[in-house]
Amino acid sequence: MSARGPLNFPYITPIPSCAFYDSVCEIGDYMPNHKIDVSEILANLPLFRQLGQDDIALLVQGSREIRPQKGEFIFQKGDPSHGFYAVVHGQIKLAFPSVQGAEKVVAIIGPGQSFGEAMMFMEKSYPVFAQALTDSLLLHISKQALFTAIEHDNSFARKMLAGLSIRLHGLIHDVEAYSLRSGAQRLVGYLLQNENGQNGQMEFDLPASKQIIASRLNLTPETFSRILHQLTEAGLIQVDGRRITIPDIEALRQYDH
Amino acid sequence: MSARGPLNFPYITPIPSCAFYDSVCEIGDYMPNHKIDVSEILANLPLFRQLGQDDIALLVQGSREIRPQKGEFIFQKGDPSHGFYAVVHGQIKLAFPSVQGAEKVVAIIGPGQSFGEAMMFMEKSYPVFAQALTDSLLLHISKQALFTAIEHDNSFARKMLAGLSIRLHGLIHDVEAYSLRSGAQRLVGYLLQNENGQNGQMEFDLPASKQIIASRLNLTPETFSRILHQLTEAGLIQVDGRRITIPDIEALRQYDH
DNA sequence: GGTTATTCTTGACACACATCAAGGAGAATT
DNA sequence: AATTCTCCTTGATGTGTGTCAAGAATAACC
Repeated sequence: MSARGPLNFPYITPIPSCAFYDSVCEIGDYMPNHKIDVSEILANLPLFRQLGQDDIALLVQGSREIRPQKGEFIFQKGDPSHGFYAVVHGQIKLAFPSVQGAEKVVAIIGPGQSFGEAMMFMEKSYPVFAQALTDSLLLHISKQALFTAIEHDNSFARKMLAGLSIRLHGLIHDVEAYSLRSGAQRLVGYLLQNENGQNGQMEFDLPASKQIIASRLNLTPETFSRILHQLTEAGLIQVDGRRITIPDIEALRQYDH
Repeated sequence: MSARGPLNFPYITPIPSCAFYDSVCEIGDYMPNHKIDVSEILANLPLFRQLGQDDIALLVQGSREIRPQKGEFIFQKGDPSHGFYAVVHGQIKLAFPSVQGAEKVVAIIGPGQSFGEAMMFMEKSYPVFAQALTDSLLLHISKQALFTAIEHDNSFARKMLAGLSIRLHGLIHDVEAYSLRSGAQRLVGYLLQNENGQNGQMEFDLPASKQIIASRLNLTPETFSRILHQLTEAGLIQVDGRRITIPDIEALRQYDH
C-alpha cells in the first residue's frame, strides 16, 4: 500500500509527495478543464497496478472526475454507495459526525489511495462522511464497472481482497490503540509510523492540521497540544508548526510513560 | 451474515441456537471421534452457502477438524496464517494480550461464523490471539484450498469481499462506539443489538461471562456491573445471572444519559 | 501592512472510568 | 453439607482526559 515502511495507522499519507501525482496536480491547477489521462492515473493506483489494458479501459468508462473544493462534502453519512473514490491529488477526511460540530476522524486519505470500496459489497449506506481537507481531484469509479472488472480478471478479486484485508488490519490496530494505549502512546506510535528505516533522527511535516491529527488519534486538540509539549520538554521531539523533528528515534520508541 | 436482524456489534452470536449446529454439537459430544459430515457443515456456513458441490469438495479436502478444550489457544498473536477457521460449535474469543493477564476482547465467535480470513490475503501475522471459551469444534480450511475455490468460482470472490466488508463495517462501528459513546451507551447498544423486531419487551441470555462482555465493550467488569445496576434501578432492564429482560425496548433505546 | 479569522496553546476544573480492596453468590468438587 | 473456586458485586479512591474559557500565534484576507 505504501513504500514508506509499516503503516501502523493506515489510510494516512504523512508526506503526500508522489512525483507522478504532483505533476497531475499541476495540470489540474493550471487547466481545470483539461482532459487528464484517467487511464494512466487509474493504472497507477496501487489497487489497479496489475490490471490489463482492457480492464483499465472498462474502469475508465465507468469513472468520472470530481473536483471538490476545500470543505466540500463528497458524501454524507447515510448516503447510498454507487461506487468508490480514488484520490488523485488533495486530501479527504473520513469522519463520524457528532454533536455540535465535534467529529471523530477515522482516516485521512491522500494521493494514490482510495476509499469507499467496502460499502459497494454491502447493501448498507456509508457509516461515515467524506469531506475535502483541501481542493482535490478525485475519480469516482462506478460499482458496475468494478464488478465487471472483477469478473474479467479474477486475480483482481484477490487484489481487492488483499486491499480490504489491509484496511481491516488497520482498523484492528486502531481498536487496539484506543482500547489499551494512552493518548501519549498513540501519539508516539503515530509519529514513529513515518519511520523511513533511517537510523537516529528523522524530520517530517504533519499531513494535516493538528486538530485533525488529534481527532484521528482520538484526542482533543488541547490534550494533543499538551502531549506534544510534554514530549518536547522530555527532549524527545522538537515542534515547529507542523514540522516535527525526532532527534533520537529509539529514545522515542522507548517512551512508555 | 445473520438472520437475527441488524448486528451493530458483529462477530457475536448472542443466542447460539441454530438447529443445524446444535444437532452437530450433540454428535460431537456423544461421539467425539465420529466422522462428522464436513461437506454438509461447510456448505451451510454463510460464507459458502452459494458454492457448488465440486467447490465444496475442494474445500473439504483442504480442511481439518480442531477440537480445542475450554481455555485452549487456537493461535497466538504473531503466529503466521495458513488458512482460516469456521466454528461448528462452541465459542472462540479473539483478543489482544495485555499486561498482567488483562486483555481486550475484540470479538466473540459463535457457531456458523468464521475468523482469520483477512490475514490470508496479507503477508502479516495474526494481530490477535484466539482462545476457546468453551470446548469447541472448529474446521480449519487451508489457504490453498480457499484460493483455488476463488479461482474456480468468481462469484465466490464477491461473497468473500462482502464478508470482509461486513467485518470492516463492524470494526468501524466499534471505533465509533469507543470514540464517541459512553460506557452506558455502548452497553445499551449491545443489548439492543439482539432485537428480533419484536415490539415491546425482549429477553435473552448473555452469550458469555460478564467479564468477557465487559472487555468486548471496553469496560472493566466493575464498571460493567455498575452500569447494569444503574439500568436496573432505572427500571430499564432486569438482570438475573446471565438472563437479561428488557420490559420496554423503546424506553431503553431512548436512554442517553 | 494591517485587520480579521483560524488555529494552537495554556490554565483551572470536572467527570467518567479505572484501580484497589473486600465481600457475596453460585457452581463445582470433596 | 462443607469447601474451594470462580464470577460477580459494591465501596473508596485515583487519574487520564475532556470541557470551558481566555490568550497567543499563525495564516488569510482586504
